[in-house]
Amino acid sequence: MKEGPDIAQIGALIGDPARANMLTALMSGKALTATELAGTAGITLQTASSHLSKLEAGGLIGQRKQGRHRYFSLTDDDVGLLLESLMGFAAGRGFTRHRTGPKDPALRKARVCYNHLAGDYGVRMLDSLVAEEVITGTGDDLALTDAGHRRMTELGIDLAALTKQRRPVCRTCLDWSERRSHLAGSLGEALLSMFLEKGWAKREPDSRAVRFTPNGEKAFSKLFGMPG
Amino acid sequence: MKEGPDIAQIGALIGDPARANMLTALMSGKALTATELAGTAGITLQTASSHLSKLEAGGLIGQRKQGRHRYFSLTDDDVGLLLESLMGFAAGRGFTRHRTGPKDPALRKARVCYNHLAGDYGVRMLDSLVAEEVITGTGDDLALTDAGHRRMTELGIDLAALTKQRRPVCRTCLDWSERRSHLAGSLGEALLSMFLEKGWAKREPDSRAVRFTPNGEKAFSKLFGMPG
DNA sequence: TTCATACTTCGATGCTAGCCGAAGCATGAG
DNA sequence: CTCATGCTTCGGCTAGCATCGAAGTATGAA
Repeated sequence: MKEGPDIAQIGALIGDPARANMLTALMSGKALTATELAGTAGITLQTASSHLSKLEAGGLIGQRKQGRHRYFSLTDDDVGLLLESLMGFAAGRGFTRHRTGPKDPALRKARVCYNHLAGDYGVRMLDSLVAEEVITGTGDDLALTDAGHRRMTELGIDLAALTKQRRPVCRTCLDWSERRSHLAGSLGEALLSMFLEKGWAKREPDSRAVRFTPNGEKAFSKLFGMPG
Repeated sequence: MKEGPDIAQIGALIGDPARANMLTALMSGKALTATELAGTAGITLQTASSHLSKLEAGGLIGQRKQGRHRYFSLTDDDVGLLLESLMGFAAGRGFTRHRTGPKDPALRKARVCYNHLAGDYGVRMLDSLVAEEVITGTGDDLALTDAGHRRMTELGIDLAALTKQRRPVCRTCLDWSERRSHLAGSLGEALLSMFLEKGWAKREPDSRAVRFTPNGEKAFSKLFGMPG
């Protein structure tokens, strides 16, 4: 008799182009309204509503009511990680939509992966953190060293708040453009928001791309090794 | 304009129940004929043939002609890793088919993940290899240490042959039952085949389960730490 | 050659699921 | 209250695809 988990249901959920577009849009980490999602998917509001309820029933997304808007977002990191690994696979096999566009180089350099930094910069950051023994571990089981605790606290990151959360502090996420790991988890999220708060980097509107300012580049390089 | 890879096509390929069943069957690592796959999917031969050609066009599987049989198998490790991570996600969300059967405990203990060992035993093996500093690395970038080279050679593993291959020697794979990493890559494959060759373990017929013999348990525990 | 097995291709059928128009709620603004 | 906005629900339409019967191709056995 059939053993193990059922991958067909999830595949089917992701397998529809409209739903896949919505999920990809939500990978920006922003919470989006049904109307916005309908726009990115190129369908009417009614159809989008139907898709969204299916995605919600499947546990891939959740919604927050706020006034007369409903904001949809991915339920948790796991969904983001799964989508990123699917993208990695798809990119490796040449499944691209509309042939790499002009924004592509920017995306490969630095982008948002649900809530943390991905792309060349994301991978370089994790490499540096490991080289400097801020983080150790193998596989998906990463951990902060004592020295790492100090370094992160110096950067103004509230580790106590992060460790209180249920989700892991450090976690790997396979980068689809670099085909190597970058840092996810609550620490990855905290670092990205620090970059944005300090004005080192800004999000491109309507895109997953992250653009570093000249000063931001310098600061980033100083912390995590030389730039390209 | 739409950026990045297209996950919908792959999702759709995996999203059909018949195709998902076939892929799950191929996760056993065995090459199976069209007739066998039709059987496990519960469809006629014609339908199976149509599905198989779609999966092949999508690059998920390949075929080898041998006499009047055609043997189908997953194209490479990447497909196996993707499917395993999908299973992990599905298992975590309660997407199970036919409610965990009697074989489930055996699967969780030790099973084949395409070509390497997974389940409790797989995870314990990687943990031990890292603890004994046979393998180091972070994220998905694992590497054998010098001491590791010696240990593996002592076990009779031809590392020269493994490193000649294009695919990575060491690699992590997220275990769906344990939700932690186990060892994939050509070394992971070599270790599993060593266990089978030495008679330490045997494959259950028509299943992904791997059953260790009493002697095999002892030998495994001696190498990779105590059993449960 | 003749027959059997393994599989593919063709053609027809039937069902599902995506899609949108229209109507129905809910919330907020004036 | 009245109107506008954001979204859901309902109903019907349609396209696509999974499915299978039947016929066709390839390989091997006798």
